[in-house]
Amino acid sequence: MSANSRLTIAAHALTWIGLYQRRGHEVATSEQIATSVNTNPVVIRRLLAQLSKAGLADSRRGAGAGWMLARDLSAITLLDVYEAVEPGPVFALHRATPDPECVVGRGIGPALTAVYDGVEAALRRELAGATLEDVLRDILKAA
Amino acid sequence: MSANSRLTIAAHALTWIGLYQRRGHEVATSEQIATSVNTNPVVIRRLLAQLSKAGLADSRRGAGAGWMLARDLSAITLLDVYEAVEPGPVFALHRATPDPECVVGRGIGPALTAVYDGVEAALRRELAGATLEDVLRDILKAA
DNA sequence: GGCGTCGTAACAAATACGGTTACGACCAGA
DNA sequence: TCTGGTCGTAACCGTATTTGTTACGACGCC
Repeated sequence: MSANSRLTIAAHALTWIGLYQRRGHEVATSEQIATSVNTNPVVIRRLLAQLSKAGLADSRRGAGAGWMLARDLSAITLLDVYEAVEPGPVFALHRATPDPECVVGRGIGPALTAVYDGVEAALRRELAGATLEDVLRDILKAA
Repeated sequence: MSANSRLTIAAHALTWIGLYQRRGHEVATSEQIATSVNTNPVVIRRLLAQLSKAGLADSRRGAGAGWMLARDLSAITLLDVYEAVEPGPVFALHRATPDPECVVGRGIGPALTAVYDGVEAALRRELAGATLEDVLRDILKAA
């Protein structure tokens, strides 16, 4: 699978902001977050821009600028983050449409779509069951 | 998501072989299957080679060569096919290891892994619930 | 007005995926 | 024994995706 790390990085960034704010700070800069994630600040800004569109984060510009949560960590599930940063489905159908002269070629798409829809639903249920608050609790417990 | 179509193509190929055999033929060639899938025979041979290693299909060489199922369609689940053709997990962790000086950087990996494991388990349960026999039944019902 | 940060475009490197060509291995049948 | 059809696999290409990087204008507090 061509698995990417966007969900991981986005969850990391939001959790980091949440903890930082709980420690009394107003906003977090993309540079600070990038240091914890160990990547480039632009990567963080790109992801946070998507999370901002989804209503999970907000930014402040000008001097003393940075990022803050739009909702509390307990009100953000991993499903919210997933939907904000992952556009497509988990499984793809055929790249080129199969032979329409063939029974299997005609019917396999709809048949698999039914199963794939169930898979996506199950995946979403799992992700919806974990909030970033849960994730942060896990982190602090292990520390 | 960088979703690929290997599960779809592999399920298509096996289902096609199954139906072909039920119609009285001994073996199916990669060329016949490729026609139904609308791709190159080598793509089919590559996938069937993996399915053969996983014990789902068998090949016969020489003249009158081709492919046959190693088990009945009713004894092959989509999970079997998935495990045969998809090596990696659905979600990836960080590409570069996060800052070990940071609480979040240290703990986010294990915390997310726990959730991701649950997601993979749910995904597998769903795929295990559908056999290729089910898929073929769907196809023939819709035809 | 200056400084620090966001927002975003542009580009590069690495990887993944699917398609294609090529060719030796293999084996039933003539 | 030869022949023809198919497998098995390597090699390569084009495209797309992902991530990292540089660059620069926009913005707003001091």
